[in-house]
Amino acid sequence: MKIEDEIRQKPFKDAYSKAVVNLLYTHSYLVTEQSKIFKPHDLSPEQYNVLRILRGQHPEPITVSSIQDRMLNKMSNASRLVEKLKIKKMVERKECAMDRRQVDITITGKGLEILEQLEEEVKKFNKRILNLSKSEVEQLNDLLDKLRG
Amino acid sequence: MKIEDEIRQKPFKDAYSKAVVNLLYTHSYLVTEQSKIFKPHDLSPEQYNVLRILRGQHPEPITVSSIQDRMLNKMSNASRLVEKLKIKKMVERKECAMDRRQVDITITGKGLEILEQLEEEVKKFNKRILNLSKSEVEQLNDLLDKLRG
DNA sequence: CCTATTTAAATGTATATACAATTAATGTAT
DNA sequence: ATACATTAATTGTATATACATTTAAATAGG
Repeated sequence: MKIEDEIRQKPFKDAYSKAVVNLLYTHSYLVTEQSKIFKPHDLSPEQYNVLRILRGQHPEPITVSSIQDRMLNKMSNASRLVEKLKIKKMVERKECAMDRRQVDITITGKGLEILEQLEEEVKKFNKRILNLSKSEVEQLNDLLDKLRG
Repeated sequence: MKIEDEIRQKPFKDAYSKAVVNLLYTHSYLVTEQSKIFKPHDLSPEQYNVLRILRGQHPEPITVSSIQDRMLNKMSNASRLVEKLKIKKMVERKECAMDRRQVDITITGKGLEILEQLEEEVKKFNKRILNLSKSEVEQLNDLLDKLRG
């Protein structure tokens, strides 16, 4: 459905302004749906993302600031997200011997297990939630990659 | 830049999963930049959006639940956002005579003035922030409208 | 008319985002 | 070696998001 109808607004004069609103609105749609998959596993979307970052390095650890760098939301707070995951025993924290300011984070067996359980479900979800053909999705990816400059 | 490089991740196997991550990441990029315009006016992006909804009705009032309906983030809390705007004297609240459960919200002169001041700036921002040609932006809008099904 | 249900808004609580400030460790320059 | 700047992580605070609960008013049915 056209964004103007969904938010009951008069047509945009300007395609750029429409695109900004469209991106914000589509994001909300996505995250709302996404949360439904993660909630039964007691994970937020960004917590899931941190686990995936950690799995990408496993069995090597990664520092808090490296996690921050790779997070989807750069302004999010890796330190506190890691703390939440630690409480749930999905990650381990260890002081880095080389540089005692740094903290090495590793995903635990439990963390890997939960990612494993979610793998197929998330993949199906991502396909279902985007009502586009394969070539349209590829087009969208190209546009988004270009958009950010 | 390709999303894989920006978040230092190995290439996605699946275009749909890449698109979901790409949308989340692009949203973060947008909102981070957007906040910089609104901050000097003591507004958050969603508060700005509520003001625009109110201007769309002005001089007619609109109820809190109608605002909620039209908000970009459906799960946000219109009641509390309106309260914040009221403290800043950008909106007025009046009990609805027809139905005392409802509350009529109207944008004030001050609210309109601030929107007026932001108008050109936001329009320029929206164009600058999206590094795409006009036809690419239109393509993006079509894909996003279709994506939500 | 009275009770039950529905609806509108507000409130409570947990998590996340945004950004400033702090603390502790490391690096650098004189 | 000491002082100063930089870096990594944590902590503080305000706002926003997500969702459940509460309160009060309106509506529907007997």
